[in-house]
Amino acid sequence: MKRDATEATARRERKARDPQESRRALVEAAAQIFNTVGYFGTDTNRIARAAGYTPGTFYTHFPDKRAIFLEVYQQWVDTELNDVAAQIQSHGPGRRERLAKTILEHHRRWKTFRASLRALYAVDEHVRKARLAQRLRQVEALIRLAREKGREPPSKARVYADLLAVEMICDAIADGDIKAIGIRETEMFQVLVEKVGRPRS
Amino acid sequence: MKRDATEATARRERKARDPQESRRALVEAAAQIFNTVGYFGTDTNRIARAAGYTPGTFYTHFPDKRAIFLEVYQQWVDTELNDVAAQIQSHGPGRRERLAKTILEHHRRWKTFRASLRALYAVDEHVRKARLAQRLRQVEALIRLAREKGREPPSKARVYADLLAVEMICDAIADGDIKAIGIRETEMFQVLVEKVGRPRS
Amino acid sequence: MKRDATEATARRERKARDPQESRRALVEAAAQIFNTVGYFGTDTNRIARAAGYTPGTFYTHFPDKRAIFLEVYQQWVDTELNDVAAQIQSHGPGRRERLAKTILEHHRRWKTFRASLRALYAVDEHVRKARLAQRLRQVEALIRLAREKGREPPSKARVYADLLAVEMICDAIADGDIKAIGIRETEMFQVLVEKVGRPRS
Amino acid sequence: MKRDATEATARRERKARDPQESRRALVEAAAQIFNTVGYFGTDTNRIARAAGYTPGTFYTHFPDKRAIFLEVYQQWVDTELNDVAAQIQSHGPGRRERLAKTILEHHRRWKTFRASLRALYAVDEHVRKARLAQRLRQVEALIRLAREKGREPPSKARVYADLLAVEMICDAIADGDIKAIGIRETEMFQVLVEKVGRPRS
DNA sequence: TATGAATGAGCGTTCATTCAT
DNA sequence: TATGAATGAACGCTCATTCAT
Repeated sequence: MKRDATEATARRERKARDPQESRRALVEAAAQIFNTVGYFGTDTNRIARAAGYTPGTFYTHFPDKRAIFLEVYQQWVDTELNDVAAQIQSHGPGRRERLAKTILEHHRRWKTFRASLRALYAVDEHVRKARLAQRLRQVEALIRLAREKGREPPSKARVYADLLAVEMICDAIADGDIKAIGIRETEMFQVLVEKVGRPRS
Repeated sequence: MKRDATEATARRERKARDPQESRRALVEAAAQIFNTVGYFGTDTNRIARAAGYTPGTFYTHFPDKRAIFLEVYQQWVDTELNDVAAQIQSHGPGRRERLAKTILEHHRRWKTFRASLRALYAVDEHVRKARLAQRLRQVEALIRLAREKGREPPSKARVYADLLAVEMICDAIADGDIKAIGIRETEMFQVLVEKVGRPRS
Repeated sequence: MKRDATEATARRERKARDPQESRRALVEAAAQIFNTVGYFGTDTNRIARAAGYTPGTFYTHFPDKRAIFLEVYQQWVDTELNDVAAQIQSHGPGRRERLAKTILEHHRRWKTFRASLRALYAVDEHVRKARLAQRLRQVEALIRLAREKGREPPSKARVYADLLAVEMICDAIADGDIKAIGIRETEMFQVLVEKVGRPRS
Repeated sequence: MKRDATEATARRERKARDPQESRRALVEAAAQIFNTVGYFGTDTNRIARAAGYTPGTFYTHFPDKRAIFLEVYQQWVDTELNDVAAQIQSHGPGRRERLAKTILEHHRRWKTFRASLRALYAVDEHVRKARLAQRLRQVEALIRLAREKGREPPSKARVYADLLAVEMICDAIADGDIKAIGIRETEMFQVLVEKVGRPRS
């Protein structure tokens, strides 16, 4: 939970008078910090400072800390969906491995952020709503993709169960649990590949 | 994250002079509160007060807030393992359904606590160690149970993957995600039953 | 060690928006309080409040309680050195008496603060370093002053021993020990005058 | 200001049913701890524990923390006066050196305790009274010793001034200030010897 | 839009002291 | 006399947020 000085990097770039750019810089900084020390370990002054602004500026762009958290969440899901869609639509050998790898990388990258999301979700109604909306979007996207590929569209329950399984496996690998528990990562990765992009009813 | 006065319920009159009982009361109160407002939404004074003590008392029983969190965690896993073991060793029709239900009930009961655990896990080394130890214990217990039932013991990776899947499905049902996303709970429960207590290599 | 309401005197109406002024006000309030109830009898909230601010403000100007203590120390030594230098460079009859009196007044004024400094010095490395640096500065200033006056510069040991003797005598008078022990203050003052500004090898 | 585990040594010797011995053990433990972390860094529970008792026991022997501090003070002065008297009455070459050394050793041994005494003195009336009484006792003892040795008894002011000078020099050597400031310890020791046991009007 | 000093409720924790046993 | 759990006021410090500029 300690603060380090890594965000000094972004600091002192001087005020960008373009509000869009300011917002972007804040979100970027927030993503980084949330993903390092978690939502509760982050403070808004620090986010502002890391983005090269002073504390007050934060509140000209976001009504509160949760709002920027949700924004980060939004952007993260967008990115992931894009990357995953690209892989799902790809062809050729190793397609499922590549897809699994893509998802895994996302989890690795967002490890701590995801954990915070989970905790907030349990406790904050707004976060709950936002996350549920994203979940629905993911499930529908996956069903649509299956349909587009001409497959028999799987049931929501099935898709969702797989989605969850994939997430948990990715988290477990990304967190290092797998190794800590004495499972070879490659073996777990195989289990992941099985769950992923699978044409199934 | 607001404080309400619900723990007034537990407020005792005066000091219980039995330290074991005090400790128990504190852990019970902590479990309740952690499971309502999460780890970061609680403070130790509130835990003490909810258990019927004054703030200082907390620290005669626990070195810090994390310590009681870990204690709650410990007790929760113990309870769950016991309950699950009892079901696994049971026989007769509907055995798997009962097992699934048992696990699901645990998740329902510890919904918010689990989310906090997840978040702390990402950010606090002690919690990480404790959770990994428990995970390992769970995996080993499941393998042992399979062996005792005379089945071919499944690989750690397999067991762990199933464990994760079960957890996620339970969380999803417990959190109400299933309903919110438009899946019938019974349908998801079936998926859960499939994953649970399954004789599989 | 009890709190009284004396600092209500300084309580301002609202925030002074000039940070320099705020800092100044905090240091002034701190000096006063440290010098009344000692370092350990003071808390940062009280300092802030006495300066007309709310507790948080303290920490926008100082990283911790020790820091403001050191700042007060710094300013006190500066003031004393200035006043003493002025007197040392003065001429005419009664010069040494005036010098002795100047030093004595400083001790009277900073009685309790000095005692805290002594206690912290024994126990806190940062305070130790700061005080040693100031000591060295004092000794060097006194040697320089002697040299400037065309006198044979005395040894560091000598200067330091005299410095210490002067301090202790001043403390003893300022604390009222002298009277309590049954010595006439004028008599002790004479001993002080002998030690002070003395041309000696 | 950190606690270490050094007092574990004395712990668990089990309750001595002799109240005198209990008191002694408490005072001894207190002396040690006061002299390590200072009065304000010491807590009474820790004193009790270090003496092999539980916190409550402390308060069956002393009304409060200050009381044991004063007791330690008392015993320390007694010891020092005895040792000094023995040296003053000794004869032969190096007598003054030996005396100086004796005093210096006492200061070295009680370094941190002395600093706390100084700080409390400024702020606590009871400590003030006790210390003044001891001071008076010291001064009178020194005058009596001079008279017994057939010398012209010096004035109280003189004796007191020397007493103070001696103390400060000892503190300065004991604290390591001398070295830190760049004075050779032997040189300062010479200054000390000059001040000590000196037949003077 | 950006500033940044100020806010103030609140948090985790400490510890001298009490008291029922 | 000794115990040791309990007390509770207080402390140093944090941080999301406000607001005058």
